[in-house]
Amino acid sequence: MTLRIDLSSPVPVYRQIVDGLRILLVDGDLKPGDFLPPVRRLAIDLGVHFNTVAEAYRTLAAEGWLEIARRTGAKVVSRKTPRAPQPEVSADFRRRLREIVAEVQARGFPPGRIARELRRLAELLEGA
Amino acid sequence: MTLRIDLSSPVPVYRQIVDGLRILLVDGDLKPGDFLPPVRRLAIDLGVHFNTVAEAYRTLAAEGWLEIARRTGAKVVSRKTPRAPQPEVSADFRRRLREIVAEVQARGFPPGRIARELRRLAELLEGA
DNA sequence: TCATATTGTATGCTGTATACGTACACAGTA
DNA sequence: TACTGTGTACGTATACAGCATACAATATGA
Repeated sequence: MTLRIDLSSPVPVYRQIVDGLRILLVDGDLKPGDFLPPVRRLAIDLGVHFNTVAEAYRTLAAEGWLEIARRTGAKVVSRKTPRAPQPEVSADFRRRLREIVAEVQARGFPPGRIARELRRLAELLEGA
Repeated sequence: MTLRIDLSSPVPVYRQIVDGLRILLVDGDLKPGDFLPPVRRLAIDLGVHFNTVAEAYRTLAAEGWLEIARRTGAKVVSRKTPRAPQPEVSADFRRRLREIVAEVQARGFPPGRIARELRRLAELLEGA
């Protein structure tokens, strides 16, 4: 469970957990049938309260990634990706992309290297 | 002042303003010597309280983009981009990139179109 | 069968931060 | 000097994140 959270970030911990796990789910590193660690276990690993982890699990369950049951835990299930209205998703994606790019530019990361990272990820996506 | 905010977003309004303005600053759409609108004016345009806009201006001033003075308002100044430790910026950038990509994938945006957006932005960066 | 351990859930508390209301301070200008 | 237009300061209400604690459900083994 390679997952790291930043307690000093303004992004709430439970959402950091959601974001991190969603990457693993989308990439197939967590497949249907797999089980996530119990909330108390992951909470200790991350250094947070188990209710915080539970909240993250519930969020992912609401997105359709998990089925949660007592005593059994959180199981990854097969999920049909929804068909969201694409213009909205596209516009939102573009905007958030520019936001974080502008931020790292402001922090001194050279445009050439940003472009390289973007292309690297693009290739990774098409390879998969 | 093409700037839009989403009151229903979990991202605080003042940070949405900062993010939006930072894009304009990084892209050079706002140049040194330009003036931002008075806080009350922009606040009305966005439908928020002027103190919220003022907080955003102060944040950008702290980043070195603006000089704020009473009666004169917020002026864009020339800014030396800092030299942040690049491994950290790079790792952070990569992670956040994957987070938002995973999110739009989960929302049903096809990988091919994501890759296209990434490449488009990469070219835009190198063109500039 | 039933006790128990292991899992998630529910509820309430506290601290922090966002957004706002209102009063203030400052600086140009008539 | 008075006034107007600008940002600032400070208090308040609210929401929410994170935690503590008690509870509920269920698989397992004696």
